[in-house]
Amino acid sequence: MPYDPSAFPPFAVTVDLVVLTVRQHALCALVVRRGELVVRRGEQPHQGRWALPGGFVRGDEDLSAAAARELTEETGLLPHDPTRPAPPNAAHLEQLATYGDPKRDPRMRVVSVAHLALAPDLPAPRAGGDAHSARWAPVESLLKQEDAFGRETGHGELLAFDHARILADGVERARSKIEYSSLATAFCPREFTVGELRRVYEAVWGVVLDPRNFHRKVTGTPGFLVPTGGTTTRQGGRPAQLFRAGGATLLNPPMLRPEV
Amino acid sequence: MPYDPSAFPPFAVTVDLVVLTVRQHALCALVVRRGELVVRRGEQPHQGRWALPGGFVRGDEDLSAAAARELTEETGLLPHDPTRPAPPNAAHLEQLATYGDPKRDPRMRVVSVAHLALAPDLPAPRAGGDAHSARWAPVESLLKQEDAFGRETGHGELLAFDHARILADGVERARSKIEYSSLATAFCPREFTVGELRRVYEAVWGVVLDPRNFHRKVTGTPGFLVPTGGTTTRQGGRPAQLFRAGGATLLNPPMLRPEV
DNA sequence: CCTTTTTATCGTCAGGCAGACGACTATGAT
DNA sequence: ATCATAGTCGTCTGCCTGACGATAAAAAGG
Repeated sequence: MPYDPSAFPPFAVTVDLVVLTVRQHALCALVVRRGELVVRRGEQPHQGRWALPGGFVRGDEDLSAAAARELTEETGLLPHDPTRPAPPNAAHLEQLATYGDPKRDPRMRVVSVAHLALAPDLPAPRAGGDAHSARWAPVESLLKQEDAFGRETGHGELLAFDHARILADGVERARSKIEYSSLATAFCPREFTVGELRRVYEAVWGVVLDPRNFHRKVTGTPGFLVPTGGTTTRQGGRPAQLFRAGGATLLNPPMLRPEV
Repeated sequence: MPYDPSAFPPFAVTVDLVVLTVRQHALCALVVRRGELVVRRGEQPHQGRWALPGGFVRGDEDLSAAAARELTEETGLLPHDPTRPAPPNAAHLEQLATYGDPKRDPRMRVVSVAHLALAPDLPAPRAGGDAHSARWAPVESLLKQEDAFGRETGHGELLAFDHARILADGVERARSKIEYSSLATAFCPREFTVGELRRVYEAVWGVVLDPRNFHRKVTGTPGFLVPTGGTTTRQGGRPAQLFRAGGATLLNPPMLRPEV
């Protein structure tokens, strides 16, 4: 096919972010309120609804750069190259999937490249860009509002556009990836205890794990955890050893998620 | 941000396909020769190079529909919903990842949503669309031409654009997915033997597996294989039982890929 | 100060599964 | 008839996991 600008339709390309963290034993996602200002002019669909943070990819910007920029704008977090020492505000960032249903945005043809970010618990979400407010919401309450057929079941606020689907895909990715990789440490601060890591698994999977078997598994997997020497008692009870994430990224054999 | 068509740059969106099959004990990918016609007009980059099949997404077309259309145009294969009985020319099709480096196409800003297709061995590739010729090439020879830093090492033809990277990602996805899913059956015809399935694993992973342990594993995993009652001797030696793919999609516990 | 509660950590034991490998079976080829 | 080739069934051993007892070290409550 010869090069002809009229031979293909123009698209807008955006990045949307599924930013997950664990707060108070619950897996939470960052959601922002869709701009109220323009709502009054009636130009913005899904007015006042909660949505995943995101925005347009700039003309000279790679997709991962756009996702990193949005992440920093919304949270102050920096994406983290796992091969180098982690900065204080490190988060894991990876591409998730791309959503391009012709009707997903009523205004125009938009293709959204969704990314998944995993972050430790943060002080408070910071609104940025065109988001007027932002908050952490438990994914359970965000997702239980649709049944298996995508119909609303009326339990509360529904995410805008196809963001519920994107969030569900991101959560499923996180749930499966912590099985066979050391990614669960991305939810922890730089130094953490075995118990804190276990509570991450419990929150993400929504299960209860045996502390003794979990301790044996994670401390026995080479390269997963590196002891820092320190201890802490911030969880109450007997002081626990502090660890840092080791260099290993793939867990073999994997952590086993308990059966339903 | 109010709706303003000038507020975002226009992109072209394409789908590229990593179509994999197993032929003669080797994992092969479908590659097409980039249109020779326009080469003479000098408008086409990467003239005469081999590339992954693909094309523009149409204005009213979903991404998966565009990928399915390209797949059918190039191979005659039909994408296959695993919940329904397989048509004769069934192939597995899933989204792989999206590539949007601003410089990946020198002509313009193109974002490509790559898809992965797995197909049984076919008679002969059929050229379609703007591809003047097509062939199956062993992925080993397509990929060994770049070292770890993406530099050419001069062993032969190099794929156009960033297609070597896309192919490598697709191959890695296939290699890991046959571990924990029944996807390896997508490389087999509708009826196949345990030995044929084992040769799929051996070709995709590039290893040799113990026939006895493999047989025990796949026949002992509920829902993986369903015996059809027939037998075949097309591989020589003792006749082997014929099976069809069962309903199970996730293998638990997974097939274990031998260590390097 | 002593007891209770909480969390962390070490040990033991039985069952399941995978790797190594022996043995036997049923075809076609020579 | 013998051989080569592939398929199928068993056995054994070691490793890992799940279940769960026991001990350790702190905070909280009396």
